[in-house]
Amino acid sequence: MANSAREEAFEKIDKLCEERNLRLTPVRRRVLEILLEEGRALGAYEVLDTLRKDGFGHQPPVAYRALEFLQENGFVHRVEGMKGYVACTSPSEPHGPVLLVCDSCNEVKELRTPHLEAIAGGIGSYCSLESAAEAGQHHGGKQEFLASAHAIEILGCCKQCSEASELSSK
Amino acid sequence: MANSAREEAFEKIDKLCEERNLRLTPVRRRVLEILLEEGRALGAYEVLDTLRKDGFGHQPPVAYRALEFLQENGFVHRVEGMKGYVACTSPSEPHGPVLLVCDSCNEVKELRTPHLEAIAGGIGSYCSLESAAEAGQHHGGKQEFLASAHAIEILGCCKQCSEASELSSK
DNA sequence: AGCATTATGTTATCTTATAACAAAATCGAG
DNA sequence: CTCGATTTTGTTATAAGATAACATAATGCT
Repeated sequence: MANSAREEAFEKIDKLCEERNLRLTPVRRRVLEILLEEGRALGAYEVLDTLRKDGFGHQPPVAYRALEFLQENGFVHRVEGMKGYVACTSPSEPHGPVLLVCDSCNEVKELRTPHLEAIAGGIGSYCSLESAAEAGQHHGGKQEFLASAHAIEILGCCKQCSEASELSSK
Repeated sequence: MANSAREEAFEKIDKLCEERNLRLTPVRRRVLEILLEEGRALGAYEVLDTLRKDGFGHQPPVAYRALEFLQENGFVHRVEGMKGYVACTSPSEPHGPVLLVCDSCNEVKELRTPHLEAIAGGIGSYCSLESAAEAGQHHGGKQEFLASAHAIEILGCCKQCSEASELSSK
């Protein structure tokens, strides 16, 4: 991730933690830092390897707990499709992410534009509100569903990787 | 899953396999059947347990391979959020699903309405085409992304479970 | 200072998934 | 039909991801 964006996100999170009385302890801070530095999805055990080098505890729960804390507070997202974790670049409230995941380099971009927020919100409200009946019609009965969270992951190929593979095939 | 819907899906898949020269072998057929009967996400090892009872091989690869075949052909979807697998109720081409997953009973509904297909498609095209630049603006540079697949999972609570929890709290 | 709460560290174990290879079934050409 | 190639199934073994349970340390509050 670009240095500026990383530092910006870090400052924002620092401030948010203070506001909300969250304890961004050394391990948690370091895990966040690791993910921000990478800008791609890392497995919990990859995070753990780095923690070990920094003298933190190096058993799985150490990493998983820090990741859990960061996730719960919307600073880190789980990337289900790669069993990984990625830093959120526009942290505010805990939120369901819309992630663009590159198959080839694992880089993850999070989309948070008004346009896409609306799409994601649209799906959520669609499920719980006025159009629930329409969904139900496809499954043999009127059906309601109360959405509480979402995970939207778009798999594909980022620009760098597309260009790299074009070059190598020439 | 309702009996009728299950049989309907089964017939459709049978026909699709014939058309496409796919071999819906006994294990594969049985795995599909198991998932259709349940109508909720099952873990690979749950599927395996059932296979064992039916005299099929009972080592993990047996289940994983059948699931892989069914997934590749769009008959089964992976539910990332629960590390599970669910039968597709409207199988046709392989497709990215839009799933409503109930936190409490694990039931999964797949949405396939024109409305939602458009939303999903919209995200896909948004990523790869005209609006890519807009997404890039949020990450410090012009950025394209070629979408090839998506996984959209909405977590929440289905009607039955909402009603059940209302009753028990009274 | 002392108690309650929260966070960290460790051991052990569980669940999910895959690699590698042998045996069997199926397919197609002759 | 029959033989060789291909695909599928079965098995062993192990990798990779995640969590339960409990001891210790740090922190926050009164």
